[in-house]
Amino acid sequence: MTDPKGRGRQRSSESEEAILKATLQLLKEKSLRDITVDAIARKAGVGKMTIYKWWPSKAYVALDAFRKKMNKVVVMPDTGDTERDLAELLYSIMSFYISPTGRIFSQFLAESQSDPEFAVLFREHFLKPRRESVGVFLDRAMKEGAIDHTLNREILLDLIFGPMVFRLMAGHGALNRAESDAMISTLLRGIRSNAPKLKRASGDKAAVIQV
Amino acid sequence: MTDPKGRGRQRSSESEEAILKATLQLLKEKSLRDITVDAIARKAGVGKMTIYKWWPSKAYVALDAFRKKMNKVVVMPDTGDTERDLAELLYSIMSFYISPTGRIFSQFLAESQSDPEFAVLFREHFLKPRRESVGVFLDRAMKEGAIDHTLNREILLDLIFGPMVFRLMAGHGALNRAESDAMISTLLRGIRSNAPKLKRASGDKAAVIQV
DNA sequence: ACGATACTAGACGTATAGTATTGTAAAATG
DNA sequence: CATTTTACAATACTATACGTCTAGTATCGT
Repeated sequence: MTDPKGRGRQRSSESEEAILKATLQLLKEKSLRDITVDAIARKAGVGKMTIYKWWPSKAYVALDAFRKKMNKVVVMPDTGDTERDLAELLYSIMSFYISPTGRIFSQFLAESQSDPEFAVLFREHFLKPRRESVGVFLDRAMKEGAIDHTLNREILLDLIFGPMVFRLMAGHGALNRAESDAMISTLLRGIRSNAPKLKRASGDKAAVIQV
Repeated sequence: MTDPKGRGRQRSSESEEAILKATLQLLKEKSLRDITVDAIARKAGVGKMTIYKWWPSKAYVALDAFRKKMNKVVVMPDTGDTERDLAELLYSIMSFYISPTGRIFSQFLAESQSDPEFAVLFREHFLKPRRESVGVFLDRAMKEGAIDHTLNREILLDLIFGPMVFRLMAGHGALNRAESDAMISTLLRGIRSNAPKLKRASGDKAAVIQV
């Protein structure tokens, strides 16, 4: 926020780090909604005002803490085998997102539903850069002919990661190596059958579903 | 909750309906987090205790109201053309989920992140039945040979709906007819290219992404 | 009539968010 | 070194929402 150097006392990096560290610790025990700014301040040994001075709400603090924690970079798999690389990528990301720290990802998406400004920040400063990184891989795969080059990059990204996000949010399915492999395998080959299509029995009645 | 018929005064269906109606109206203006139980009670002209007597929290009220609203059933498309049917299905569902009322869906997923009991209810009583309905369609398509019968049904469901859910929650991509068509089309044919694979240039360095 | 239950209305205690105040510590400026 | 400016911790404070409790009333079965 304040860039070069003001005239008075400098921002305390000790306090900043203590706040981010305390936030991460608290988020391992409780959800973002269930932790309080007071608790963060107490645990960090700082005044509550210091938190509100630099962040608009605890969600922003958590996002900063989360991003800082993710200096644990993961090298994009590169065996040359696109299927293996994608499956490995998806699995490593899903492993992180179901870990005690990585779980916060889901809560950022939750927070985005009621805080539009946070949603923009999360999308632009967290999601976009990561999607861009994977996009580079996809571009190369399309250029090399491993992936159909006529396809839309954004659609590809969402087909790859959407199923995982859905399961993260709704909790209706497992997230492990077998599932990530199945997702990527199915996605690569397509769900359409190569077998000749059977004739539709005329007596079947349409199913009715509730949207 | 209370079973056949107690001995005292019966539950007031007028109050119940007023509560659900007021909740839906409020949810058109604000997010689930931003509406209050007091506001629901005031707008419905009921006592707050009546709400807490029958529902554990406003999220449960909203879910009941949401389900009741969804008597607007949608017939599962059945042209016999699996691709068209799936695209039509996905589009009709996404149209609803981005509508003023349907938007609540995202907020149920958000609420699930901090209320495990609600998450179970939402998953079992809302998500499961709907997935089952689509599952019936998929089963038939697999049986008829339109969809690869070796595939896993749950994976299929998540590949179809996951991308939409991701965009609903993160808001990073459009949700319209063109997008739903592209998702289904890509999913049916697979993302793998049929073109011969190019040789990997040996000098390329692996991209580094942050998980 | 009587007991049981649901109802509205609103007071109440608790918790949390976010703001305001006070006195102090550190840094730049002169 | 003195002054000014800003950050800081600590804490009081306001506003709001949740969820409970109480009082008095209405409606049902027996």
